[in-house]
Amino acid sequence: MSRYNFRDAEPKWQNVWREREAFKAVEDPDRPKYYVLEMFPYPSGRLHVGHARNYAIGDVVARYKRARGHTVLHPMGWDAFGLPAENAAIQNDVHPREWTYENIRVMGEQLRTLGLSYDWDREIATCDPGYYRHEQKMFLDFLRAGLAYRRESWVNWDPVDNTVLANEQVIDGRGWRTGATVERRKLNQWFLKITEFADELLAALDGLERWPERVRLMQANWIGRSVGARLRFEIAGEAEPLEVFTTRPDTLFGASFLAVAPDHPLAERIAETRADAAAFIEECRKLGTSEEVIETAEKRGFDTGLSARHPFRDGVELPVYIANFVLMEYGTGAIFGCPAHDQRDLDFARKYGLPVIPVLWPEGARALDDDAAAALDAGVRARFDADPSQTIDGDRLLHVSRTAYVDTQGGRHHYALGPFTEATETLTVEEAKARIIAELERRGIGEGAVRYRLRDWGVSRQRYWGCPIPVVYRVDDGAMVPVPEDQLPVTLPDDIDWSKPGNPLDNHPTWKHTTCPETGRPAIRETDTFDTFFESSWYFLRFCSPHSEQGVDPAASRYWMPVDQYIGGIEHAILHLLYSRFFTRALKRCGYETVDEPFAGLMTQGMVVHETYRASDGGWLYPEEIVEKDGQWLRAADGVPVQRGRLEKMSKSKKNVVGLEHVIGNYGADTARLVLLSDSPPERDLEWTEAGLEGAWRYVNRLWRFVSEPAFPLAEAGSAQPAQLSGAASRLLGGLARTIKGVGEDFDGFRMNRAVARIREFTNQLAELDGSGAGEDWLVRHALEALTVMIAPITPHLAEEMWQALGREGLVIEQAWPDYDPALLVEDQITIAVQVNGKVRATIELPRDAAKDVAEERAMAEPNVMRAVEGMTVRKVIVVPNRIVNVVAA
RNA sequence: GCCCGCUUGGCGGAACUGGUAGACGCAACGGACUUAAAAUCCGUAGGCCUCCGGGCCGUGCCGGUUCAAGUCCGGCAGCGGGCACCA
Repeated sequence: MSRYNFRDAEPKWQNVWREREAFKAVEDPDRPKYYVLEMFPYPSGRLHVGHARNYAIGDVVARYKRARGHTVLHPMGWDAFGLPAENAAIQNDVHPREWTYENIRVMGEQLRTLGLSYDWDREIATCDPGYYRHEQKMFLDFLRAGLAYRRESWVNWDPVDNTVLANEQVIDGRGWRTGATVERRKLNQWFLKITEFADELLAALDGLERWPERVRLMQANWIGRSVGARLRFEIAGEAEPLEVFTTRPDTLFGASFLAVAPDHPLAERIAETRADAAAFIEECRKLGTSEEVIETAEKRGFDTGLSARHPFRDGVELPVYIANFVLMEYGTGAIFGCPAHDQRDLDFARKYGLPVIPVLWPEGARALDDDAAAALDAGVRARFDADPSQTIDGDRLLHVSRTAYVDTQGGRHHYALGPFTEATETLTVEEAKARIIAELERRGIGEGAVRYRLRDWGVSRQRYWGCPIPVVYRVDDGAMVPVPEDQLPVTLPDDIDWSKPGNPLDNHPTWKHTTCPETGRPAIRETDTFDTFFESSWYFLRFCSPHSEQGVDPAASRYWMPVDQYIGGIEHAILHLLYSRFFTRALKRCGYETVDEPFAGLMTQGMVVHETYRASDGGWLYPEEIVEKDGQWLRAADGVPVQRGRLEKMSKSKKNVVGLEHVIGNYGADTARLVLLSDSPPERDLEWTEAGLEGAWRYVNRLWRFVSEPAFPLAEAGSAQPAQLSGAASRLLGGLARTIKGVGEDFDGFRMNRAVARIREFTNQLAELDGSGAGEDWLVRHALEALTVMIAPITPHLAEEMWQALGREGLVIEQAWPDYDPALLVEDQITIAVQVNGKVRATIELPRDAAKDVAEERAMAEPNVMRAVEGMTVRKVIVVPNRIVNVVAA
């Protein structure tokens, strides 16, 4: 029995495809275009099966769309700037460029062995000056259009290394290399005005119908448009009132304190004269810059001793705190706290002994015997039983008063808003907000306001391995001067001394010293580089015309954009996708030929996870170092038992990676692709196991045997359907039609696992034929040819080999998707279930679309149904044609 | 802490707009072939009970809507993704 020889077949067909330029993207007016894009990788070293899953999914789409008659653009490139290259430079004394290009070479070779249908002529690497010179020009355009500006902003600072740290380099508040306590520092940095597009980016989410709902939701929440109010509190002894922003003006009557951010001007002014305030602010600055750290830290405040007058409650004074959880970037950097209706405020109030004043509770909560109370869900009601006016249980805020409940329910509430409500009146949250805002406006101390959570995009990075920011600063007057376009690109110097801490460009002896392009007088280059999200925000435009003199070639962009299907990890749901959406719009405003929305369709695939293994000394072990013996996991080298850990995302640090070369070397690319596509639905996580690989390998061989050693001789290639078909053969012809239809729908809907299951199911049926019936030799040939074309997007090399073995001319990749006669889809006999009171008691066979009374009669005649209803009265019989019969009896 | 998901046999998963839960596969078990093994082929298979007709239970947990709930609604738990300088 011959086994499928992938070692010869895979390189052979890869060569054939390359020689024929089979995947060259061509602008063809006669065919619909289709642009498939997988998120390009960071060249980190080697590809693992996690990468491969992303590309395999995209390749199925690309090959399927090609078979469906589209002209396809399917490119690949490298997101080549980034921090790991610098880390490698520091640790291994290798230049980031060398390290990066070596990784690109290795990973590119690995990619080629997967047989992916890329147009390799369009390969780009973002660290190539030929790429980034265009983004330097884009930046100059943004500058001209007022979409880029400079201001001071906070960074994580390592005081020992004198360097800026990325959030991921801050571990428990300490620098990852030095262990020093991280501080916050203010630096002058470049920003892009993404906030100017906040409304547009939010509104356009509705039109992104082929995006997952959850990604749209996450983006909407990230933009975080909230309608609330700005209001000004008078502070005793202060000339200026303190302005706060709130999304919940309806809780103003429950206010019991005010708090400002540690970097709020008021806080900074107090710190000038009070050492304890300064010390508190200093403490806050040691927290670092990430929102996660700030929000999970213990809520702490510093009582400034100032007090603010409550605008509506006479004689009520609110203490003013400096608090570590108030963010200067959001709203006005100052808040009022209403502990009764916000958990964080409640925590703070309990800690500092501040009053907790409930001002709203749901309708019905006051009179629990009412019918209204019955409408409350049971969980809420139970909590209100004790005291209807209570909204707080010790230190825990009852969920009924949380924003989420109030807003999603849209329900009515009792409010205690002093003179503005009657005790018996109920209001929605929106009505109560409007009432308070009207009163603020009437008194001239506040007004309705819209705020966004979204902040402008800080693009400056104090690093070497990134795209230089093309501006200089004149030495004599400090003026910022853009580098003229004809002097682009500003390139990176090669000779870098990695032994010195800090920004290598800043440390370089000569690079930053230049002259002002306007005056010719001495100037200093900007030594920061761009955030690497900058490169990935427009690469999809560059792929349309990677060799064009213009960064974005108008004709090519017009033809190919938008990306019809974008595929990548859910971890990019917010930042990369939002930045790209913004960038495309910003470019358009600057006159570039782009669409509004770069990605018409988005699919977010799950991660590939694998077990982790740890030796007794705590060190991680690679899967290939492990053997299983009698249910025990042992280190292969010495037979010492190891600890099996949980499934985790494949990562180098935990060593739970499975390298591609291992898989492809032992089983071939097609088997690997089959595993990656068939074991889990693409959007879910996939557990990589050796057993899964074995199963896929068996199926690859099974398919191969079908054509190389058929159970009986097949009809001649190209022979016509015989007039006579055996019963089995004609049933299978119907099965094939349903398979073709189903697989197509599955591919369209990214259900690759379901498509494979369908194909396998059909193969199982096909294998039952023994060739004795009329026309079966023709049917099997016909079915195998169709199967070959259908499986080709998943296992393309195998499909070519099968096509050839079936004696067909040409290549599978040139074949159109198989056709079928729609009349074959319908089945004449249908099996439906008969239930008694919702429990299945029998199944009956009925002709399709049988009349209801026929179905009922047949159902009632079933012995098991008769037994089940014995002694009961049949109340009603529900018949859903072609679906179910349910007998309701009591 | 905040935002967003996910949870179905021993395992991965299937189940269209609520209508026979467990398709397809992995692992397992029994059998055929073989000197033997591998490979291959055939068969069994959610759990419990059974007088072998069938019955009861079952989609993370609690509650609700419905003739009917894995699917819809409310609550809870566990696990995961993101949180703006990882990419």
